[in-house]
Amino acid sequence: MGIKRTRSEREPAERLPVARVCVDMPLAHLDRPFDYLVSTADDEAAQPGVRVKVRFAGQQVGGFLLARVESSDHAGKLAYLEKVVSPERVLDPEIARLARAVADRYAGNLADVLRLAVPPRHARVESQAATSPPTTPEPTPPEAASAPEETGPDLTETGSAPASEESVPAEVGRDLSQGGTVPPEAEHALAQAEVTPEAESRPGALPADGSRWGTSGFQEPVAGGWDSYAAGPAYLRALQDARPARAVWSALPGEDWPARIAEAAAATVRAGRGVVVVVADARDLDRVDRALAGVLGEGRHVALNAALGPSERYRRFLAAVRGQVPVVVGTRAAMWAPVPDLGLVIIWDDGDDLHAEPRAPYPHARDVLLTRARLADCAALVGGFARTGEGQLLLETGWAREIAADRAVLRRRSPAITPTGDDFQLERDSAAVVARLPSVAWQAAKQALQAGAPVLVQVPRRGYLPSVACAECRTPARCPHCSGPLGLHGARDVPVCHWCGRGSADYRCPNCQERRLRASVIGAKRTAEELGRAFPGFPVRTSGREQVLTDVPAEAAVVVSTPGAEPLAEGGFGAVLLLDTWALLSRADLRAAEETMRRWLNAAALARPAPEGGRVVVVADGSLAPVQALLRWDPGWFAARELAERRDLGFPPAARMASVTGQATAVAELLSLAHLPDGAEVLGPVPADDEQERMLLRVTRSRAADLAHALHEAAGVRSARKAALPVRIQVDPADLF
DNA sequence: TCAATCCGTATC
DNA sequence: ATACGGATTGAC
Repeated sequence: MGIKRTRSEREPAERLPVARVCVDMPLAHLDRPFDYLVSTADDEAAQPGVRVKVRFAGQQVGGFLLARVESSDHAGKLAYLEKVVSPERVLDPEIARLARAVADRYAGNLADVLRLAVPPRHARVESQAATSPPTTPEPTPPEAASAPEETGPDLTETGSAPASEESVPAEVGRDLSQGGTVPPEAEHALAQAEVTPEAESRPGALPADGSRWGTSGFQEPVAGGWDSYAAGPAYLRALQDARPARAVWSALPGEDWPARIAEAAAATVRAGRGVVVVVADARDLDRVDRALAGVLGEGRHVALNAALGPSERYRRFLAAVRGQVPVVVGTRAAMWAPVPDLGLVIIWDDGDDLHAEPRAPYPHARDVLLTRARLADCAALVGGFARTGEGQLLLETGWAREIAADRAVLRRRSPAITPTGDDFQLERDSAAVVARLPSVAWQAAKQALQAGAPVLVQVPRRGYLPSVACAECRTPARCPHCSGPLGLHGARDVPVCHWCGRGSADYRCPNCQERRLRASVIGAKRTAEELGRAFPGFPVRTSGREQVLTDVPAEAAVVVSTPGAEPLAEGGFGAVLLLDTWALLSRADLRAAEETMRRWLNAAALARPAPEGGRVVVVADGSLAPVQALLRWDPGWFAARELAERRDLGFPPAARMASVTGQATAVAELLSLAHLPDGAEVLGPVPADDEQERMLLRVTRSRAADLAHALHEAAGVRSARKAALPVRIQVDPADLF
């Protein structure tokens, strides 16, 4: 009764009649594959990775076909796939595995991750760009050995493959009974202490000095600019030999890092393998894009940018997923880009907060790429002028090796860097006083300008969190119980912890015993006019959020910039001034010091080397650790120190933390449902925005997967109950203040 | 004893 | 959201 005649004629496909589907339904308790029958009509198109429509709980919903299998464990009747949206296999098997691992790590749903990983379909583009690459058609590169036609190992020929296990596709779901390919407790790369075979650094074989300059035309094709680094040539050799070499790279000041990235990519492509490069913003992307074009030639890479329209974005994505380009570079979302036979992942400036995805489950590009490298057993390169605590951990666990220059090379390439306190009251020159510039800074700038060189002035952005620091030594005040940051919530007398909510009435600075606290300064933006008055006759330009300068000519000019918006100067800046540093250093954020260091190094790296007159002046006390690290240009030392401190305090990445945010009752419900791993610390609650509250959870790194699993399970119970109040779960939240 | 209705739960 | 199953209720 009630059978629709049109449907009744469908018959299941002869071979692998069952499709395992991830339905686009981001509810925690539905985070598993569902099985559907494939009709004979859909048999050919229904390949792993295609978009499908299915009937799910009476509704028509989208989904991705994860795998074709012989039979289902489902006890009830299977429905048919409603239709295959398009035969385009937009979900690469490698990405499907990655997405599952990322969802697990971040206590999120596969459906949510796939929304991030696969761009929306654009039907018109699909038919237009039938087979040609996006730019110049050059389908068969001369050197690249990898076959571009097929990206995945499985089910290329569902219908015609011999009846053997060979044709059984990779299992992508988390169905444990099926022995999924992703171990459910797979820990993130950062936790793995395992040392993989990688580039042997043979110091004896390396040029001991900077002789590269004289031999540029005749040097080995491999090393390029990498021979300035002790392990550089060995690393490139490893890439060219398709070995899974993993490195944390501290770039030299003034380094043309996009060129180095392009060289690393080219070496990998020469080995016949693909490369994914992720940078923080559009400007960095442009630079790498150009460098890659120069090294690889036309049509060998695509740039994925958030600013692209949906059709162009999909067009370029299609080129990648179809295996037409071996190299993809882009901002955050490019971390999901499929390339044939991945050989290398690169992230530049991994401390930039733009690398943190703001949509659930809030994955970080560095972690996604490192997970990707682990799953694909390929090479990885984490590069920057600065080094994060996470980067340092990769080195200390032996998961990655360091690529850094010898001190001698560093000395030749570094600008002269000097600290200066607030000494401007001693200065008699009224111009310096007007600009509130310490005299050393003013003089450095003046000299550079008179020599016809541009000067960069970095000033912090406004708007940091109201928190407190020691009134005497300005050490940020931390909670004696949990080491969270103290703040003053309205009531001015008792500082309260931002994490555990406990008041610390009898707080004493651990550094100097001082009892008094002061509010951390809100970074007030120095106006360009002020500086203009200090340097009459020289043009003053600004670069900031609203309007970002890309580059400036090698002419005398003052460039005022907020961190991250600094333009490149042709030939380098004659002087770089780092101002208002207290606002950065005394921020409450866990990463305040690291972030300050990163901003300083990124700006200082734009100065000319000292032999060419380049100077950097940082307006801060020379005894502070970040200042010390800057003076010596030693991001490694600083990161090691930072990581050690975080170990002591129980902060990420030394420990794993998660936050649970929502209305108090909802948060309490979730936590009551969660079977937290042994030894889990529960901190809070603390008030959050919108009448909500936030709890923090902390476990050792070895329990990290258990914590994520427990939170996801608990969220599953809530969503099965149709709990109305939403709760946000963040693993390693970006804003751990 | 049976049908109409309600409620909880799974969603293939 | 919707669809289904089991429990519940009320009328014969």
